[in-house]
Amino acid sequence: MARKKQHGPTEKEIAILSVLWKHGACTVREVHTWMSGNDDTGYTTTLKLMQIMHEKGLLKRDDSSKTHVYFPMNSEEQIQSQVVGNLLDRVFSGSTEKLMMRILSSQSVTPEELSNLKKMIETKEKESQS
Amino acid sequence: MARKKQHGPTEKEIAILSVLWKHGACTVREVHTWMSGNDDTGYTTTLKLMQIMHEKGLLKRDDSSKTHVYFPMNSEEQIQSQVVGNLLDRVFSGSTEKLMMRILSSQSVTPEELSNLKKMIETKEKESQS
DNA sequence: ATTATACTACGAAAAAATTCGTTGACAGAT
DNA sequence: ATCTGTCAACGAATTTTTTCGTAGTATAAT
Repeated sequence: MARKKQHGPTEKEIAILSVLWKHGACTVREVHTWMSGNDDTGYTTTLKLMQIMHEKGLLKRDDSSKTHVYFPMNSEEQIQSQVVGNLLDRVFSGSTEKLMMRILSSQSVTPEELSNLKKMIETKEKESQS
Repeated sequence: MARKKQHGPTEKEIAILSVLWKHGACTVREVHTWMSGNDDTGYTTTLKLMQIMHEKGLLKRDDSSKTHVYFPMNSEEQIQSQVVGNLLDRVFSGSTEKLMMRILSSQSVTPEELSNLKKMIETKEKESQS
């Protein structure tokens, strides 16, 4: 049942999407500024990437004024789901359980997060009973 | 506190590691055969990748006989943790909870998996109390 | 010993992703 | 009207990842 390989966003593309998710629609300058510090790529690099992402349909843009404003075509949720799905297939041979166990055992999780998570699970369990 | 970007294994490298995790130490021919079907790369491509992975220290190999036998340097757990950690930083701004919630809401999880997961969480909760 | 087969090594090409220099256009200030 | 700063566009270079052709060597079969 091998799922078709869908080439998700690249590394840098995700970095840009993250900025847009966090700050909403932005100009290239804004995105580039938000990324400075983590990242030392030049302005034109960011510009080029965003243009390519626009061509690919990853970003929409408003170019009614000279300074264009970009925003994501798909929601954060959609992209996150897609990326997680890829990871699942590629690294955990499709097993959601293995993935979740790995997260719990290797990443730090606060008691509060554990509690929220348990609630979420209980909710899902009730859902599936009906 | 930006974590240093550690370039994890590439896409193809993970594909090879997956085969080795699943089937144990393998020759290039074996890896290539296991991958056929999903993948239509030539034998020498697989060979080259595995040689590079060996140079990088991703794989060890036994070349005492003519046909070399390769196996992963690091455990499946280590690599999985590393890859998940990257994902966490890049796509979920470091929030384990967000990641877990996304998995639960977007991937299909069986009742049994839910139940196991709950047990795991309860175990962790007890651990953190002591 | 010749042939057939299976493998490694090597180098280079091709493809994909990232980077940036340069240009021309526009807008506001002097 | 000229100067100054900011921007998009474009093309090309660079880097990283993936691919494969070719050659040489060992082993086993004829």
